[in-house]
Amino acid sequence: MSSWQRTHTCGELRDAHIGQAVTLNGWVNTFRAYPDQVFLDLRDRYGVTQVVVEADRPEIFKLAAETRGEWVLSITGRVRERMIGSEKKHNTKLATGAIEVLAEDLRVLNRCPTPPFEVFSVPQEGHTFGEPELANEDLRLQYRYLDLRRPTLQRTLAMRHRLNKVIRDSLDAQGFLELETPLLGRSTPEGARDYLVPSRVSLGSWYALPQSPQLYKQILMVAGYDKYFQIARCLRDEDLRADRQPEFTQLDLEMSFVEIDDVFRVIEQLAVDVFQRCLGVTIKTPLPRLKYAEAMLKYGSDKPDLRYGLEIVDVGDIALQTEFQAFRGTLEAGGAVRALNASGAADKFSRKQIDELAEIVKRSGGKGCAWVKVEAEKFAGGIEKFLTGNPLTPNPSPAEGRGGAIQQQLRERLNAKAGDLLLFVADKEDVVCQALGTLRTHLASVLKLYDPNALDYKIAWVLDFPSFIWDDEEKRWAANHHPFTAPMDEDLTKLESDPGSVKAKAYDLIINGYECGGGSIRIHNPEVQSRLFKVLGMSDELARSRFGFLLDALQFGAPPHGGIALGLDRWAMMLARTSNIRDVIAFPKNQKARDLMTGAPAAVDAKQLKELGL
RNA sequence: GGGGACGUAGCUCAAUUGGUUAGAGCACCGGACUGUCGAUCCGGAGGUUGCGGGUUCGAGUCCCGUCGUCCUCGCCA
Repeated sequence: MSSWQRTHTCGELRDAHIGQAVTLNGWVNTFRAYPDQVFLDLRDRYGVTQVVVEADRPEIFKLAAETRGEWVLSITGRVRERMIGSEKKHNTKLATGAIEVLAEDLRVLNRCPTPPFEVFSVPQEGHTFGEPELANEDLRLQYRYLDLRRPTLQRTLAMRHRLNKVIRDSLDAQGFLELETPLLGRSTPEGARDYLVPSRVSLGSWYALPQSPQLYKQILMVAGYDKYFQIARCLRDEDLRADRQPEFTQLDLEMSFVEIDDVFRVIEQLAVDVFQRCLGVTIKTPLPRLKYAEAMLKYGSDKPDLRYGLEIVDVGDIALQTEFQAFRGTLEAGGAVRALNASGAADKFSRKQIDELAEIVKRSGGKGCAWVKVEAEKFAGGIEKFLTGNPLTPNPSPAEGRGGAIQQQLRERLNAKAGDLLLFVADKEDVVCQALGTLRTHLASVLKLYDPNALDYKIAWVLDFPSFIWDDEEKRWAANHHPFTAPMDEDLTKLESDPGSVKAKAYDLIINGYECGGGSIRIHNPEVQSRLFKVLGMSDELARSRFGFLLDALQFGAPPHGGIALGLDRWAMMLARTSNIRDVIAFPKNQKARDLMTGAPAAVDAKQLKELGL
């Protein structure tokens, strides 16, 4: 008797194999039973192959007729062309559609009960696979091994493998060493909440799982490993989002004797390699650079989606000429009035939909959203009646009538034409940014300003971040990035006198509206580090108690160094074109950080707790 | 911790204003069928409408609570 083990995969056989004896292993994708023959589509991660079992082999025909979806089979038989008489009957929707395997032996390697949801894949045009309607995600997470059989998820995880491989190849070629750092480490008080692990041999003491290998990698620089990287698991006990998991993977990277441009060159080469070798997409370098302040002004976000324009425009100077108190009052109180031109949207949005836009603004902390429709000769609706001249200033263009000049200025500033919808938000500047930024992404999605399925990637650097942000609750300056981020050289003199104006040598990498990486040049000078801690309201003693081991290391000949961490789950999301991080992780946790398959986190034995002194 | 959406057959969904016996497609079971290919056709079985309470002559539908899932704000140096 021949072996049950496969000679070929289910995606492999072509007309060149016709006449060969083969063995296939796989899962029953679909089956079609006739009185005299049974067709079984056998699936593995390479594809689907049709198997025919005919009634003249009664011993296997009976088995084949019993077979159901997701049973695991071994089929031995002969490859033949799909024919009826002398007529070709190829299935052009299937990569293996020119052939089928006529079964001579069939072994059931394992049976399967009716699955809780449908797993099978459906061939579609272009020899790819479609899928049945997806079941609820929590059900799919509970039976993750079934969900993972879906070709889409199998392709995504294969893409993720490729991403890791390209990263290792590219960084190896660029002279980097892949080094590992501990999972059991020391809790450092700033940043996210730690996941804690109790120590059995030191009762009452705790390890913390790493939020990132940040401190270790800086110490590796002190130790002379001048080009380091690691594909590192990071853990943060914070509330989750569609693009956040409690444990996630970063490409962690650090270099010595570098400035910003050196880090950028390495990552740009890496981005080129990743997109070329994972998707065949060519990324042009150097990548565009966007100043933080410019990003906030034009896009209302520090991670703008650059696949579309729809830029925010400041209209404060024009708004000041109106009689509209909502505008004038805000401006006189030091706020801002800015606008978006939703081009061509005037007829697309009902009054109700415009009200929904105002709701979005309110959710972002704004008071609301003013709007006006642009017609050929004039504005209409919304705040049109308020866009008249201020009686205290002479009308610069009497011929156009009161308001004509203001409307003309807005037309020019916003590049408006008939059919456009203008949206205004007046508020404190940070609220205006937040509200219009949210509105911008919403409008782009509704107005279909980009194709979410296209191989369209807009990658850019954001830099010139402020070093500090004022923490209003704690009444102190807080580190915007982390407290080891170097300030810009020219701002060092302002560290104590004007912390709010100090810019950091920090940078983010953004792809299509997602923050996909962030890093900085670090402080390597103990004196600067000490001054920075003081700005943060941290005494030398306090800093020493928290980060003493790093400060010690920096004393012993630390080279200038800097690096970056890339969020690989988000990179995988970009490559797979999904907005759900759980789609790119084999065994993800749900929004409450639970693993619905294993049931973690779960209670443990009292004995275990006792051993740990808990 | 706050806001929002959802929860009906194994799965995806429907069920008019609160009104008869809660329906459909897929899956499942049985039958028919000589080449199907997400086969087709015929038939069958399948329901504590998440759970608990309330209002009502009457609740899938309304109210309160609770559990679960997702999205989001806070949070994530």
